[in-house]
Amino acid sequence: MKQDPGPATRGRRRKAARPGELTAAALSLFAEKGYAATRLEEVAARAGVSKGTLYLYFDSKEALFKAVITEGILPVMEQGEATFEALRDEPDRLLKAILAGWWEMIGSTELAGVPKLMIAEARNFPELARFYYEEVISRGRALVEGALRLGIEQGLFRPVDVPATVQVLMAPLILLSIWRTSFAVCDADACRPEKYLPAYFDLMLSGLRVQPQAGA
Amino acid sequence: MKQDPGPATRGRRRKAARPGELTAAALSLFAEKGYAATRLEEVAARAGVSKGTLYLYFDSKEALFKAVITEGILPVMEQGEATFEALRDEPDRLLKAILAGWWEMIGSTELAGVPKLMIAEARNFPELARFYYEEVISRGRALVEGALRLGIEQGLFRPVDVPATVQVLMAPLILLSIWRTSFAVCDADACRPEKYLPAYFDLMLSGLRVQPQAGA
DNA sequence: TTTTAATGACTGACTGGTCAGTAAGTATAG
DNA sequence: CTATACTTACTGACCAGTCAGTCATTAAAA
Repeated sequence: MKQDPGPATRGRRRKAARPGELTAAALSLFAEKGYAATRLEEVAARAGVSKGTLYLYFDSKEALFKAVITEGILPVMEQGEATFEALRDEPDRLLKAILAGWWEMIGSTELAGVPKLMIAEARNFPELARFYYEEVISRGRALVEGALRLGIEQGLFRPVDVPATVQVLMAPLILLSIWRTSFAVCDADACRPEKYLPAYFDLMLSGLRVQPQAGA
Repeated sequence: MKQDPGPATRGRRRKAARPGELTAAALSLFAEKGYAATRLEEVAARAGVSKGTLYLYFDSKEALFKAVITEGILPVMEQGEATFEALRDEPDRLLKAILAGWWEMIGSTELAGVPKLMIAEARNFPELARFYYEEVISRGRALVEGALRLGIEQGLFRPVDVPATVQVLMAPLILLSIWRTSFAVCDADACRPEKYLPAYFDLMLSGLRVQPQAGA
């Protein structure tokens, strides 16, 4: 990774763009190797700068880690909440849109590393874990719960245990996204979402709907 | 001071029992802090010995890690395969027995740390990941696939995409087991399996059965 | 010239791995 | 029973390598 062929190779360059480049590099390395096994020199190299530059933007490895977690996901939550408002009168389409949207914006992207990282490091960063739980997990669950409750009220879905069912619904998506960043080499077949996702929606919506008949 | 020279020794001198004590200590620390962040001195201390003793039984940190992974899970696989043979003429009970058995023997125990560890470290130990994939994941999937196929043949289950559905079926169990070792502090409520598991079986079996109505 | 982005050699703390030494136990002799 | 020589599970101080974090220096930009 050399500097792009801009006019200046040193000195003031791209102060505004640096933090994002660094967090992107850090995310992919943290997701691949884990937090402790990732060297900051490697993060900096992947972002095209030196280690010292990294410390101009982040106070410590832990601060970089927190930035990776919070910056990547929070914008997505807001879009999810907008989707909710747009489709609240068609709960089954809404539910599918939320779940598919999560897959498209997080699960199938580099951001899939964020849930993997939080699971691996929650015990090492309890304060960050609590923040993530409240600002991401709880808000995400509230969206799915809302869709589920609307669907039950309208008689589309069976009257299931809503909070527990929300977790069951999300689990296959989350695990697939993690799986792809871990076992893709061994298990290329299972990591093809074009086969997995239809089977997922089919099984879940069949289990949820009052009427057994449903199209994909 | 004379001590009983019987086979059940006390205090020092427990060559036979040490490896298991060390792998148990290592599993709980690896699962809590991650592989790289776990210090061997702490593993040894938790097992009640010194660091030097650890090296009498394992050649390196990596060798200890491999022992943790392989020793814990392989015995469980064999029991699962025995269950399969015992119930092959009642596919719906068989499926539930396999999934519930996984939960009881792995998901709800300390061994839940093993899948968490393999997911976190697969990219750092590709050779071990391949072994795990072939000896644990593939064999486990084969069991669930077998139960699913038997049920479809007998007309109990809908004709779903079997390999993809197997993954969807396993995912909520695996993710819950991992969740409990990561977010239990933040999310005590979601980690209560007595609420989660019934909702899981209800949703999955409702989605799978040909007839929509069924008791848990 | 002054300011500021960027560098990379350096350091200090930490940890995987080693090994000379300790002591509990055993065997044999006297 | 005592003494002596031997075995071995175990210890912990130590070494060598690694890496997060620092800072004097450099060079482009203003």
